[in-house]
Amino acid sequence: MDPRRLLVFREVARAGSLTAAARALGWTQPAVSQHLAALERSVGLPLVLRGPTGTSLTEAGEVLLRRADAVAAELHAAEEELASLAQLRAGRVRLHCFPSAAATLVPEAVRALATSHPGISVGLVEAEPPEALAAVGAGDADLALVFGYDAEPVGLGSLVWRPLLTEPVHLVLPPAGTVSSLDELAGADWIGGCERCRVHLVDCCREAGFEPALRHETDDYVVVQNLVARGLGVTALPESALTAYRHPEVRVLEEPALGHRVVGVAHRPGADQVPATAALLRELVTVVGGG
Amino acid sequence: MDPRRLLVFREVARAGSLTAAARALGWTQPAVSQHLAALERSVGLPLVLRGPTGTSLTEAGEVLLRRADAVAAELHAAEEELASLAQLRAGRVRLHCFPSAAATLVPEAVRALATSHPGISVGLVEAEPPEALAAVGAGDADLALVFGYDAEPVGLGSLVWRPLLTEPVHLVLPPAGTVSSLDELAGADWIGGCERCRVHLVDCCREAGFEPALRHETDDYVVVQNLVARGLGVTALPESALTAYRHPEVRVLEEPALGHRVVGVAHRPGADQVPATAALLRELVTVVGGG
DNA sequence: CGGACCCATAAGCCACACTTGGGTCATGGA
DNA sequence: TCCATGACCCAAGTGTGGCTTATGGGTCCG
Repeated sequence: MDPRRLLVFREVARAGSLTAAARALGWTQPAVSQHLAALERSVGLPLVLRGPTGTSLTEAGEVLLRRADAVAAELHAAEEELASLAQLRAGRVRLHCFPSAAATLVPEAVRALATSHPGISVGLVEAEPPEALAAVGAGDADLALVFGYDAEPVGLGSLVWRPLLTEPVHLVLPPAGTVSSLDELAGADWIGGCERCRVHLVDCCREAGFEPALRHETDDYVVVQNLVARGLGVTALPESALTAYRHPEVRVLEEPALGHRVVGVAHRPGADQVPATAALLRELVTVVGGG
Repeated sequence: MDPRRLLVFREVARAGSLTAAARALGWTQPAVSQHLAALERSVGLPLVLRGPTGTSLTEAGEVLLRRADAVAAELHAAEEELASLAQLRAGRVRLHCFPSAAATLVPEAVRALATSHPGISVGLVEAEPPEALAAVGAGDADLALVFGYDAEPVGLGSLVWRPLLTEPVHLVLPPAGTVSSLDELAGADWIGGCERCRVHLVDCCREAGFEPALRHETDDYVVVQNLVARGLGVTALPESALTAYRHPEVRVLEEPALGHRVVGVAHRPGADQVPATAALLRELVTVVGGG
C-alpha cells in the first residue's frame, strides 16, 4: 500500500469529492481518480462510493481513514520535531574534551551556546584524546576536543579534523636558577604530565641529546606547578595550561625546541551539518578568536 | 515530506547501511542514496551519518525513525484490517426492508450469512420502500429491500436496482361466496394495505371500471386475513404474504388484473463490491432461488 | 599496497503519473 | 423540456521523477 495514495485518499475523504480533493492538492480530477482507483485495486476493496452529489466512504474507507489520519498526524509531528531541531529550539550535542580545555575554552563556549539557544542541551565528558576520538567514532559523542603535538592527533580514523589553535610549549622551572634552555636540563628531575605529553617531552629531550629522568607523574597542571615551585623538578606545559593557572613562583621560559601543541575538534563526516553540533562548533571557534 | 522516502529511510536505519537497505528493497545502492539525499534535503537536516563501516543516525534521524516506525505500524495495521474485511472475517451490512420481507426472505438470508461468516454483523431495520431507499441514498444503509407494482420502485434516484422476484397479486375473499373475478367486486367493502399497495389496488379497480370503497386499513397481512375471514371485506395480497401466513378460512383467487409485485434490492453504485454487502446480496439471491 | 567494503555523482532511459480532451450520468433552474 | 452545472470515468499524449549502469573517492584490512 503506497502511503502517498493513502494521503490522497484521506484528502478525498476530507474534501467529500474527488474534484474538491484535486483542487486542494493542486491537481486535476483524473489524477485523483487514478490514485484512488489504484489504491482500491491494491487493497481489493472499494473505499469510496461515488455518487452524483459527492462521495461517501465504505466501511473499509472509514477504517482506512482512521489509519490515514494517524499517519498524517505522525508525519506532521515529525515535521514539527525536525523543525525544532533545525531551528535550534531543541537538540543535543555531546562533547568529549581533555581536562585543561574543560577548564577554560569549553565553559565559555558552552555558556555562550546556552545563552543564545537555551533549548540545546550540552553533554560534557572529560576524556583524554584517544578515548574522546573513540567515543566520537563509536557514535557516543558528537565532538571530540583533542590535541596533538606538532601534528594532528593520531587515531582520527575517518573523522574530520578541524584545528582551533596552535600554542607553544614552555619550560616550567623553579624560581631560583640560571637555566635558559632545554639542553641545560639533561640532569634535572622531570615531572611528566599525561601520557601523550610525556611522550612528546621525551621526544624533545632526545632531540636535544639526552634522556629525561621522570621522577613524578601527574596530569594536573596545578599540581605540576606546585611541584615545580617547591623545587621537586622541572617540566614543560603548553601555554593554555599556564593561562588557566599560573603559580606565582614558577619561572616560565620560552623554548622553541619543545614545539607546539595543536588543539582542535574532531567529528564524524557530515556531523558539522547537524545544527546543534554546528552551533557548538561555531562557539568554540568564536572563543578561540575568529574564523 | 514524502512518506515513501520516510520508509526508505526507515529501511536504511534498520539495515545499518545504504547498500544493505538497497538489497532489502530490491533496489540498487544509488537509488537508496538518492532517496535519502532527497529526504535530507527536504527536511534540511542530515539524518544519517555515513561512515566507511556503515551508517549511524543523527539525533534528527533517531527522532524521525520513531515516527517512521509509527507510520509503518499504522500501514501494517491498516492492511490487516482491510484483509479482515476483504475475507469476510469482519464487516457490517445494514439492510432496510419492508415488513413482509422481514418475515420470511430476510431471516433465512441473514441466518445463512451468520452461519457461513460469523464475523459479519448484520443490521436490520424494518422500513417502507421510500424510507428504505432514502436511507440507502443518505448512506445510513447499505441495502434496501423494496418492491414496486408492475415496475421498479419509484425514488431510486442514482441507486442501482436489482430485482429478486416477481410474484402475482391475488384476490383474498371470505370463505362463502361465488365471486370469481375483480369486476364482480365493485360494490364490496375493501381492506387497504400499506399506502403503495392501496394505490395499486385503486388503480387496478379503476382499470376494471369501479372505484373501490376502502373500509379498513392495515398493513399487517395477518390482520387483513382475519378481517377477510370474518367477512368484513375483501382485499388483494401478493403471493409471498400468503406464503408467510395463510388463514385457513379465506378463499384465494388468482386474478391477472391485479398485476404483479416486483421485489428487489437497491444499493448505491459500487456498493455491491463491498464484501459484506455482496455476501448478503448473494444470500438473498440464493434464498429466492438461484441466480 | 592492492582488494573489499562503504558511499556519492553523473548520465541514460524507461515508466509512472499527471494533463488534456471527450463522454456519461444525475441534479437543479428557467 | 431544455440547458447548465458538477460529479465521475475513460483514453491518449507527454514530461519528469526515479531507477539503472558506470565511475570515482574514501577507509579499512590483509
